[in-house]
Amino acid sequence: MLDRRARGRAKDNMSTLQPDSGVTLWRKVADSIEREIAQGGYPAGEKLPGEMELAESHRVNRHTVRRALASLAERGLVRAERGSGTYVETARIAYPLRSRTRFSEIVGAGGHEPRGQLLSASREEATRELARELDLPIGAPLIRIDGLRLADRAPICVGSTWLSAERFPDAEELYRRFGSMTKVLAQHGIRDYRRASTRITAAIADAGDAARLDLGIGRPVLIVEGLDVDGKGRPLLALRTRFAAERVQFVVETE
Amino acid sequence: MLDRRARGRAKDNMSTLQPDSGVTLWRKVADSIEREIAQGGYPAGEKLPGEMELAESHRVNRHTVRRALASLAERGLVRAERGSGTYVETARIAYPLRSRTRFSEIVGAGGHEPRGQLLSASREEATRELARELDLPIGAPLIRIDGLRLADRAPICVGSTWLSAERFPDAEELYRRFGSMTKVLAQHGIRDYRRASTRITAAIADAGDAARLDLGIGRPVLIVEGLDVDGKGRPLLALRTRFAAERVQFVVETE
DNA sequence: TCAAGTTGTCTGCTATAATAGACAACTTCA
DNA sequence: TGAAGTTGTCTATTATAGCAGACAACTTGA
Repeated sequence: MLDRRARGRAKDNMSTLQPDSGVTLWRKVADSIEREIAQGGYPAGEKLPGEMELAESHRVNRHTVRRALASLAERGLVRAERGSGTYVETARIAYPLRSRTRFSEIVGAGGHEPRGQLLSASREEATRELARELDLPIGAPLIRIDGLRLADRAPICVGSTWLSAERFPDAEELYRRFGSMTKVLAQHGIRDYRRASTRITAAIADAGDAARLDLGIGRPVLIVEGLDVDGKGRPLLALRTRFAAERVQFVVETE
Repeated sequence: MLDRRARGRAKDNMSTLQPDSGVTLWRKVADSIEREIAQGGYPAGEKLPGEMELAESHRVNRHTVRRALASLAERGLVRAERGSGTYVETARIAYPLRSRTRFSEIVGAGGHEPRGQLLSASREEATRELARELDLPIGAPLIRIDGLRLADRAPICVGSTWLSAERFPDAEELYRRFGSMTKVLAQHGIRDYRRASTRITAAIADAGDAARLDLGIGRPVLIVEGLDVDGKGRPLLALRTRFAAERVQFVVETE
């Protein structure tokens, strides 16, 4: 009895594993991988080593690794993509939609580290739809700011924000300096603004989304169209944001 | 995938056991029994239900129960006796033998609850051996006190103590009142006494030992012969104590 | 478009886990 | 002394765990 186990494992994690503990091999492998994920060994959203590689490093058969990964996938910790690899599934961040929605607060409250990144800024003319939302004439000058937001180094959403170029001519400069739309508005004496409306839909990630959100093409994105207004209800800015659907979960509290 | 699991087991793992957790059945049973022991479900030193009974209550085959018990026995938690049953093995209490040996201190230091119980008291005449130990003439009047000591409700030792009836005429009364030999001596102004010698041997439990120590007949007992003396080296009391060998382990510190 | 690398699925094979039954060896108790 | 109940041991069978190899289906990047 027990002779089979004495064969393999030379470098493995022999340390804590008793020869016969009544725990299946695939379970030990699954626990090992889960621990590495929890300790940050594999970045969230990133690809795990291939099944063959995991089999070698854990000194087990590939099928045993597959069973371990299957149990992890069943629990939502990883996601396997045929032909591509197996990826760490970041737990979806609960993203409440309220009148006051601040990305950094939401992400930070979930125990994640928020980060923002300015992608680009440009001047545009108001389309009919943006003009209607912002209560401006069609073709009015706008400043468009594109930014990427991350939580724990995993991209969460990429979005565009439009403001009136006449009212906030220095928006780009301010955003570049402070990295926060809240502070851009504060520089203009606006300390109280709220989300007036939020509309949600979904789409399939195109190449641009896939690149910026680190998604596979064909995976879903959540599209949010929002309008922020000041204390008197006057429109301040409009935004279109695309979220990696597999990383967030919107929470709408109805009253 | 995973449909295979849905097939078998209908009556099986009803309670807390998940359908497939990567833990063998015998291990689950072993953990279950260990938990019951730890929670005091089975008294220390007492008999477990029979293997057939355990198999029925856990809804597994008897051989699965046997494997579970084997793993527990290997760890020293239980002890199987052929034809009799399987018993809870109380971890042996480390019992250091020093010049100051107090049962309550030793047992308490090990995290156990010490208890003493007076069995009987009587008057005897000093045998030649006792007379020599206590430095009294042969036939001198002695008081004999028999007591039982327990740790966590498990009997540890049963012993006899002899004192001079002339020097300590009220020993029985005092011991009955205080339940401690230390306090009996203190009532006579003796606050400093120590163990002069300790001799250890072993024997097989007779019917009397078995009854009082809750042992099976034929199991080993440790026999301790000790002599306590006062600060000036004069003999105070002699004792003969029989320990349940399977519950204690003497520790002798040589210097 | 193609080659390399990935996951998914299939067929075997062997070892172990678990079940089932029977009987021996032993203890306990009447 | 004998019956009942216990643990120990044996054989046999089935289901699962794990190993091995092959190939399909798919993705990625050159």
